[in-house]
Amino acid sequence: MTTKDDADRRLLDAAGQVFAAKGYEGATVREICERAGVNVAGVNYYFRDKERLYIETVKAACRHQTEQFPIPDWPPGTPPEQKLRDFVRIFSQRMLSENQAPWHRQLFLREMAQPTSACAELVRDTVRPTAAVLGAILEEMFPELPDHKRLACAFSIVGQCLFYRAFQPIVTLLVGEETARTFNAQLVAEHVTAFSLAALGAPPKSAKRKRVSGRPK
Amino acid sequence: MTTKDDADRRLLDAAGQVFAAKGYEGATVREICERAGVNVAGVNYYFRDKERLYIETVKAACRHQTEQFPIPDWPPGTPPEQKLRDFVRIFSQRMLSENQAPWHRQLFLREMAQPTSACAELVRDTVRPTAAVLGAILEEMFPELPDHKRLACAFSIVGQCLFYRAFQPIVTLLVGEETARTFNAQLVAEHVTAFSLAALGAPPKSAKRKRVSGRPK
DNA sequence: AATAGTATAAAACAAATGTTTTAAAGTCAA
DNA sequence: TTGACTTTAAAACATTTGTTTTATACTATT
Repeated sequence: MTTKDDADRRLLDAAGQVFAAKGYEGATVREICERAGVNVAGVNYYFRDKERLYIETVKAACRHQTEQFPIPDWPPGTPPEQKLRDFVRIFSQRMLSENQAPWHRQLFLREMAQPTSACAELVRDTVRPTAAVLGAILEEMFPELPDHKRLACAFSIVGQCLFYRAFQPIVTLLVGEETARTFNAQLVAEHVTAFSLAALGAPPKSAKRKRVSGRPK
Repeated sequence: MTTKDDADRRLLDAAGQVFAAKGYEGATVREICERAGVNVAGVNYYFRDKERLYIETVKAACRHQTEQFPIPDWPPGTPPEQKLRDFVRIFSQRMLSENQAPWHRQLFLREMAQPTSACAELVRDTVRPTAAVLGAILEEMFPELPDHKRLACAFSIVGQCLFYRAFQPIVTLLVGEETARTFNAQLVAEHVTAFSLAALGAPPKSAKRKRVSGRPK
């Protein structure tokens, strides 16, 4: 119960960095231990094996991410548009905010795109609650919309935010590092909110709604 | 110059499957060769080493993907909304169409999210030309819009399409396999087109355009 | 048929990997 | 201090890895 030098923590932190950078297979326990300043046997002593260490790392990353940007408890009567605005901002912050160690997001993303044994817990503890919040907002806004359409709209909203995180390397290669950096949490949140609210503004209640005809150049 | 049993091709195909499923580090040349029915030395004989085989696999996957769903040569005078509709449909097909081996997309995606040495060529040969097409369409639609806003809109459009591919495992875990399967290329294309055209319909020429207020339930 | 070049096969190699073992050092209560 | 316990250190282990070597079969040209 003493403070102990927590080789424990150092290991978890080093593992997060290495796993995020190189993936599960690419990371070696030797590199992790070296970075943590711990003997190779440390991984098997504190955690049971490499896989257990990985799972704990992913869970810690997600916990840290959601705790840093919690979803607010809106007072009753808050207009759903305001809630949506808040949601997009928080979600963008979780994806793009700079003031946290970058490996948290990388690890989260890696697990989302290429699920491993840690994914089920991640969905249960993090993804599903977040999805429920967005679902409730959209249901409040469009109670008559069929479920699958509301679902598609939810995916469109989070898809926009996730894009900048998931494909940040491509964005950087495509538009250059300088321009890519301008797509920070705030700008993305503002754009996604405006874009999505505009899309939802003409309520897509009927499936075959005639789309806006473009103005000739 | 004879037909030869192309262990060459079999190797490339097997490598695609294994690399897509397990990633570069996770894949072993032994499993690849076994699946291809080729001796272990085959990888180093036909390709120089594992890395070269991987790069060739990624390039083949991208080539196959873009060739199967090429972007049409629109006749002059085609309205840009029509072009956008076509673009979203083709892009969705590239991401989600079922009638191609799934490993092409997985490999492409893997490279996008976690770039390796093959990424630069991928961006040059595939991503950049595709991005240029979308950029031209949006420029035709909104010539007065500032570049960075147009860029954000382009990212919003492809971001929606990419979401379903990149996070398909999460979508499946979240809404169940049955519902997840309904988000096929056609449905996604229709939704993304409608969503995006609606978003762009009220032309966001001025940054602070007042948004449509949601109708109270 | 002889031969040169190509393709496949089996075995071997050196390096790296996750894990375990063994031992030493430290910690703290009795 | 003794003794039980936890933590760190070093070495060793058994596999697995990508790659190379060596040898054998095949193919087509002379």
